[in-house]
Amino acid sequence: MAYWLMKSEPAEVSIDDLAARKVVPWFGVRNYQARNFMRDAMQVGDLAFFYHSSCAAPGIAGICEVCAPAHPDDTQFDPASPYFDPKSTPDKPRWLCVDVKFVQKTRLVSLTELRRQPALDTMQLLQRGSRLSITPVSDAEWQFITRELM
DNA sequence: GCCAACGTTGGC
DNA sequence: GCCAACGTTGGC
Repeated sequence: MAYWLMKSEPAEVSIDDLAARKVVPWFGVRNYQARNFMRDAMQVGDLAFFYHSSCAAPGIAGICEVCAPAHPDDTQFDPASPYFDPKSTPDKPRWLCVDVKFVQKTRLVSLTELRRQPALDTMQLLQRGSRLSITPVSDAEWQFITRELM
């Protein structure tokens, strides 16, 4: 079992949206590293911090669980979607997504608060220039955040 | 809106 | 395969 951090713009899918919908496909990832995490490393049952990005109050807003393995991301085939990829075809899909289900909403653990913790110095999210939308979280980082900051 | 950092594209 | 130009991310 592994831990992850997954960024979502709350204007698109917030933790409240996930709570209401219960399960959502993690559509819209258009970065190969993040895609490969979903395809090669994520397992059903893995837990992830649900992170609000590109918003007024960036930070961890809840916890979700991977509930379906990687499958083609439908939005790549939809010309009306901002995630449309004309170079991808249904028989050879380029972009994949896992499904995640709601586990719980937490208090908002802000990015500045995360940065303040020496215990989280090596967390991938907090590294200089880091902008991957899916990053691994170590056991120690997960335990620290859930026990000390939530 | 700015801009640093990083990723992708495409000509050569 | 190199690398300049361009695009994107995402915090501020």
